Amino acid sequence: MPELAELRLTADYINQEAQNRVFYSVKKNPVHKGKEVEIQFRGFTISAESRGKELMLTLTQFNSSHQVKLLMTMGMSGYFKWVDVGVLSKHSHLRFQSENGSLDFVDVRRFGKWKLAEDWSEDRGPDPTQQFQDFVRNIKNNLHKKDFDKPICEVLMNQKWFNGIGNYLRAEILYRADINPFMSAREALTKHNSIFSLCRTIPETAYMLGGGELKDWKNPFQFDTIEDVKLGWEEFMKCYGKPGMSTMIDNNGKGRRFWYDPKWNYGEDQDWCHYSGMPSPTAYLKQK
DNA sequence: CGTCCACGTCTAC
DNA sequence: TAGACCTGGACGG
Repeated sequence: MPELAELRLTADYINQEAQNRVFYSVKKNPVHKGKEVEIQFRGFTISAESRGKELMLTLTQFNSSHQVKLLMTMGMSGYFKWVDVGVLSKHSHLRFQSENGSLDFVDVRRFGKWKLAEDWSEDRGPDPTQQFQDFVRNIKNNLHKKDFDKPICEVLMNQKWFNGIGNYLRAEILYRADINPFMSAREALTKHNSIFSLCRTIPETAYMLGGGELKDWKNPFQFDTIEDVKLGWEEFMKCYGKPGMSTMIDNNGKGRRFWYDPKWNYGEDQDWCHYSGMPSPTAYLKQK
């Protein structure tokens, strides 16, 4: 899915399109198993904010302070798109209707979710770009926990500590950090402060470049995307999906393909990466 | 035609 | 820690 950068761009896009518009209803596509969004008022404005891989929509009754908050995730393929009256896109699953058109949540694979919620999910950490100090504190105060026994390549996808980091961002962060990605997260985060700053700067860069030119995600500002930006993205992606890089299936959930610098395959039967038990790709795979 | 793969969680054994 | 949840594009026979 969209990762941190794409979620921030989605929030920006919603704020831009919803500005100076009044909406009157929310319609759910019947094919989607999610809950209906019942709004007890007609005539509302929409604003959006992202935090890691979550998106908070605030629907405010027009000329009132009455609000409803909708907490969303985008799954693997979710994005927002403004569509003119009468246009119905196949994979639109939530439609925020106004007189002149609608703001649609489009999600081919339907992994995206929504629910009414007053606040961000408790089991997800602060945003590494927008709440950097909190993000660092949250990890440093908890480094003693068992989660951090695991290799840094795996822990970087744990949304409790690295909210917003997904499969391409972890690859790009660890590639730049230039550390053995199979060492324990505790050791990596203790010895290599650069990981913290990379967790801010890499997603920030991806955000400034307009997000991933990846299969399922549409850049909301696609009409502003110029050739320079595409070239910029090509320069930015140094590891994920690149020829010559190594991959392995990790231990996250169903198993995700981890992209890393092949230099870390060297000497994998030795103990030089200092992580007891999981010093190398081979040892890591044996652990499974 | 079929199998594999994709920017992510969830939950059931 | 496997599946489950989904669609569709790429590629093989």
